[in-house]
Amino acid sequence: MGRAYNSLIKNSSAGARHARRRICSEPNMTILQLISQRASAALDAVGAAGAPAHVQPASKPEFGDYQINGVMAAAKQLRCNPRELATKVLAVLDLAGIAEKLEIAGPGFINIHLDRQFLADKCQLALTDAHLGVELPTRRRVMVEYSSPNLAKEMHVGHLRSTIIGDALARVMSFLGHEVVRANHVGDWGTQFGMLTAFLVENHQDDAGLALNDLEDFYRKAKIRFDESPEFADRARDYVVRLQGGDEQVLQLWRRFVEVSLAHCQAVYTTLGVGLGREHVHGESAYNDDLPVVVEELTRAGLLTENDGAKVVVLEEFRTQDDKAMGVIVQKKDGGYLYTTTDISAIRYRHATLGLDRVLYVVDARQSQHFQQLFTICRKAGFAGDMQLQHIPFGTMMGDDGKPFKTRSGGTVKLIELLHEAEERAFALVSAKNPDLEEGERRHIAHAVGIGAVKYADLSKSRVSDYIFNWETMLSFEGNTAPYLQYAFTRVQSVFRKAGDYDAAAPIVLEEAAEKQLAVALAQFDDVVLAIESDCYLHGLCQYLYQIATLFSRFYEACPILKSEGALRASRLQLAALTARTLRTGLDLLGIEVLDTM
RNA sequence: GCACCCGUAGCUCAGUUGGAUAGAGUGUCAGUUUCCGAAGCUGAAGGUCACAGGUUCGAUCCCUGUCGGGUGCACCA
Repeated sequence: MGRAYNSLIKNSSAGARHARRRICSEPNMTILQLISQRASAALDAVGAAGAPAHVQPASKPEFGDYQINGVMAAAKQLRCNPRELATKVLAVLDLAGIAEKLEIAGPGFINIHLDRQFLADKCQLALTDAHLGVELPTRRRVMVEYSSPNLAKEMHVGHLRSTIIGDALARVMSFLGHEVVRANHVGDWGTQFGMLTAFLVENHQDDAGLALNDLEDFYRKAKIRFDESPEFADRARDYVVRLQGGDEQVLQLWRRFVEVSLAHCQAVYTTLGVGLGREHVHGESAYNDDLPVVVEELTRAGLLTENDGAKVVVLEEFRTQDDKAMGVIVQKKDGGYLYTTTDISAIRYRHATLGLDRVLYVVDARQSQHFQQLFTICRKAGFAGDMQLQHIPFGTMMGDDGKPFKTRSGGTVKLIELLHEAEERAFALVSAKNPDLEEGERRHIAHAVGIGAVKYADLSKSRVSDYIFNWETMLSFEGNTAPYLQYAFTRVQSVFRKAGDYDAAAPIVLEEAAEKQLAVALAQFDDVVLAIESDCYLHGLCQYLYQIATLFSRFYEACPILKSEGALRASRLQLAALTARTLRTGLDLLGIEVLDTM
């Protein structure tokens, strides 16, 4: 029945080849990888083999660009003085061509000031590479399961985070060269659909489209009818049986309902600019025929026991209220199946038929226990093989009052209406700032800004915690927001409109502090994106892009570009060009549009 | 009762397998319009990292306990 709770049923809330050669023997290593490798080698050489180097970007500018923190822990293990060990490490540490200055600081930190030519070369390489210099990891088949609404009702704000986070993850995985399979595991099966199809028959059977124009309203009326009329409730139950039994007449009604509901979803996806279409829909109904097979296979694997007529997988790893092994029911005593059964079937399909290497479930944190149980069962039954299964949890979207986001009257907010409000608010802002633009242009900008703001507000916070939804802060042009980043991008574009022709292959020369600081940040793009591949946290990329925008502004204040001449001007334009490409690429990974003017 | 998550500046949030004087934005105050578009930039003030112990050269981070908030826990999804 989809991944979201159904609050009406349950009463809870729900360059350059030469540059490449000069950098190092292994092309395109990230700075972190490169320094870590060299630092580990140095630790090995001084007798601290295997000690982690603990390399990280410097915590403060006065500490240089990167720092090695692992020496102190190694000294502890070797029972020697950390500063003396640091001196020995420094003597053998080979960062030739990478660092221009190394120093020992504090109790035994090694601070690294990167070499300007090294940085310039890395930026130059990024500028000529389609992937901004990111070395692609081994290609894998990665599924991102996200959005997954319940088709019985319209999408509401509860579906927003999964849809936004999942789509960004799919974009990042795809950028990194993986074969990405997007999956929309919609809730299109179950008892509710008996009620809904029965109600459809009673009402506008001839014009389902009209009746289902407002799905929310339709559902509410059906539920009232179900609760008030025992006769209707019986018919609804009969429809469930007929639906699951393959009765063509009921199936036809069901298909009609699903079609209309999916059309509602598609309107949201289109507005949101999310890469989900009909081809990605693989709902719960698709696994229906396999469910008895799942039960058989579990029996064969010796995992199934019967309890009070229900078929149960008992897991010692999970405890009940009275501290007994917890059972997970896969088949009810009336013969019906549960969503765990469907999920098990989906895992079998994804492993055996799709041959995936990794599956990411972008689903509400509240379902974490369900996924732990699901993964445990599949591992024990051998259904997943080596396929990596990961629940990517996220917190709840809250209103200004810190409680789950609702309308003023306490109802659920339709997602499509929220998105339209974002566009309207952005339109008002753009019209106020720039009234001379034609309305069509302002509408276009408002769409990018409004939707971008909603997405960025979500993505820029750590996904695991709840976050507070606030129109004013997300639509502000100041601070760490989408509009600020979009504006920063248009400013760089504006520089190029005035610059005229310039040498796109000109060498980058880093003299001023502001130039170097910007270059260091630009050279970290690969490390930032690769981190997402493993931890699936997107807020690091947001923070990074904001830093790029800020560093560019400082660079722009400190270093004249257009007023400079010759090689200096060309070099600075190169930095501006890489800034623009980094912002555009990064925002694109987040699913946020950039604009040339706004 | 058991399990998981959370508690950091007035507010919204970062803080990497334990590192240096805990950071950013916003708001407040002050300064700044000689290259793009001030929707910018610079600076200041703002902290008992919920609390109490422990581990150690070093703890916002790890361990134990307490308080406070949230979520989940067998025939819904």
